[in-house]
Amino acid sequence: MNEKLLKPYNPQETEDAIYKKWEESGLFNPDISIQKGFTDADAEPFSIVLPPPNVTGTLHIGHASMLAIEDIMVRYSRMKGKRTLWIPGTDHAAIATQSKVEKDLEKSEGKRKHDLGRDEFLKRVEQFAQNSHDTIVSQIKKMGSSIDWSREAYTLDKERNFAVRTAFKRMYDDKLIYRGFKVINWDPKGQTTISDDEIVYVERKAKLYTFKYSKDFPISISTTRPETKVGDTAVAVHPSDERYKQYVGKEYSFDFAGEPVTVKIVADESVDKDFGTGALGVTPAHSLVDAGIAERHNLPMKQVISEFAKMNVEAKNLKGKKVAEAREIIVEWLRTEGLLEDEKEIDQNIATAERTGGIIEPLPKLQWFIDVNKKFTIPHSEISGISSGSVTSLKELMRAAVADNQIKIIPDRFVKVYYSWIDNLHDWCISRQIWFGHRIPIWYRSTSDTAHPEVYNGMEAPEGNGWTHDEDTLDTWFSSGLWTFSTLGWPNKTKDLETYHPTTVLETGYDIIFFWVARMILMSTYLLGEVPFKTVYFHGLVRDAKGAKMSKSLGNIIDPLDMIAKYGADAVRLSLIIGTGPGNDSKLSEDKIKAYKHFANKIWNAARFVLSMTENTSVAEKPDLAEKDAEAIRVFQDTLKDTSSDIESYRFYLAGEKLYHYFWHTFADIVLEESKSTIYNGDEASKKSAQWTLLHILTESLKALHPFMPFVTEEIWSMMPGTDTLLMVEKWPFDKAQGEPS
RNA sequence: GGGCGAUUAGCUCAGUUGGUAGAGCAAUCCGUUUACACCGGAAAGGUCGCAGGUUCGAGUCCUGCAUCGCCCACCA
Repeated sequence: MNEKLLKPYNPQETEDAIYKKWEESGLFNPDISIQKGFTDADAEPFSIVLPPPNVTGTLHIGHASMLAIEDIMVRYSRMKGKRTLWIPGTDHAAIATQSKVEKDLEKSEGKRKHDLGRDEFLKRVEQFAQNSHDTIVSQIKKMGSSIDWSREAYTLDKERNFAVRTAFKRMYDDKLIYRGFKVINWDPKGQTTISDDEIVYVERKAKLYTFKYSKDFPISISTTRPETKVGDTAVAVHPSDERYKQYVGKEYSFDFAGEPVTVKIVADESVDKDFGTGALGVTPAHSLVDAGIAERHNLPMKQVISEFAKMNVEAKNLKGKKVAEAREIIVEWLRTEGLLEDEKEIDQNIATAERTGGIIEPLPKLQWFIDVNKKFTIPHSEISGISSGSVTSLKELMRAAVADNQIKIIPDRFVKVYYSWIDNLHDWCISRQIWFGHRIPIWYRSTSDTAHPEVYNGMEAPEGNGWTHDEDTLDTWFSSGLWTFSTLGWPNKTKDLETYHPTTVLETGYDIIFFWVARMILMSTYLLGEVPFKTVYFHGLVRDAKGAKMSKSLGNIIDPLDMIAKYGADAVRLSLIIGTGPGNDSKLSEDKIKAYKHFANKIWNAARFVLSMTENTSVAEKPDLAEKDAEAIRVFQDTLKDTSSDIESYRFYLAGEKLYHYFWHTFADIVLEESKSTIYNGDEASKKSAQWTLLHILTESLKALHPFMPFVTEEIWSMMPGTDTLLMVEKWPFDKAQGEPS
């Protein structure tokens, strides 16, 4: 017997060596697996992309959980003989990464990005991204992920940039991408636009002021932002509101805190008669709602707040003041003028930027958008409900893709969430005023009409002089939206693309259903005419033992690397799987991880015992079995049958628990204990039967446990008699088609 | 305002199509004779949030309510 087995299991001495063995075998790559004869060349494909971690730092326990779940699916599929491909990669995460580097730069050198200039700053970001990337890769390996490194991708590498430019051009040519002067979400802190989905609402106390613009003005209005009122161009009332009917259509001009203001009274259905005074001061430039009213009534738009969240007006007392200061000044002015009628404290949802925390300042800007409602002709479609050559829209495509279970979502309650998002979906603002990211493939050249320069879109810069490249970059989710097929070589018609797309399953957190999952569906259905994946499996958040979100400030972070160092990756994996259903948050404590370390050791010890008791036994030579042993095997087979169907139905938490329970409390505590007396005292035939049974169940258990605990099972496998190949490419021990263990 | 989820043993959670409640951890007791103390055995622990209803039978289905949590929404 191997001497290593005589000591307790030591994951630290084992795991790196095992991973190296796997990598060197090349068998994470399905092409090599076929070459070496472990996979049939025409076997059913199974493919999955790794949700690319952001290169903003290191992996957290949530990533570890994701890797564990995905690796279980991947290893199971591989053992089932499928052409199994798992593609790794990282995400440049434009805003997140850039703002991280900006912070570091400010902290360490006291510099801003403009002190360095675009090129120099980008070099710094890329250096940072490279370091993060290297850390992330080593962490993914530590978890035991059987992922094909030969196909690794990055959302900002050359191939993906080519895909991005191709996608942009297709959409531009179809007029789905357009440039428009619209009220957008401006993040004054990050100095960029952001999309609706990047807004986080924070509840705060705010003061609701009720006042009149001037003594002669007939209607009182309420607002929490008096400073924006210098930009009002209308007051909107409900058409059926008898109180104000007589004023509709009239126009009033007055001086408001030193600024000349003209408002028109308009009637609009969207106004709530019962809120406040039932009259709404319309500020078209600084509110998305008001911009809508302004559009309906053809009202002028007056920008009064700058990109730095400062007042941009002529009035001397306000000009250049921060919005908060301007608010005070105006409230004070209203008070002295006797115009303020009421102020009361209310709860308000304030919009902040997800990445920088800056308070969103809606303002009008010329930006690039994707039109989600515009009709176009789709040349090719395999989406049911959308035929090739038909006229459709991106919204319709996104809806159709999830209808009829073409994309199955687990748990299915997220289907509703997805649809309601689509129902409320506005055009997607895709341009960002940051430096790190895919540069927008648009060039401008001035013409005699200064307001309308010549615009060019192409794969490369246009010929001729005088062209300037658009300064902006694309929303990071534009490139991640292409991920399922840009990683497979698209827009080239590669064999990978043909074989592995649509991908079999997408496994990711429910928190990025809109950001990422929906955008992948948009891009894939539009560009390929097919769904990006057949199944979406949403995992939940990993919380601490008390159910609190893990965060640096709370100091309750469980670092997966620390845990792996302490308890081994197998234990970490199992602790993240068991008790964790799809779509539900789970709680993790160090005790739980410890418990599964004990399990790894239990397997180890059971293997030692079985091997020491069965030295002349071969699984290939099955003796006549005693009834007791036959029954033990039947029980084991039932377990395999159950766990197989659990895995196929994405119930990994059940499969893991059943295997754990079977191995420990049935195999080790009962089968193995009872075999002792037979082997020590029984007759030759019953001894042989018991020995064979032990070795058989151990052998098959290692296979079944392998997707969950790849390291310890592979290590024991290497010590089993007559095994010269890797456990990771052994056949899964239960075959549904035959209805019995294979 | 709309939607969703959770509520089962002290803690964490199972309970897949309705058939007399389960596991792990913790706590209690016993045990170290030849795989493992990172162990084994035993016992203990729940009116399955509340109130109705459907059913021969409900933790499981329906209705209402409560508490906690999450998501969405342009109520100024």
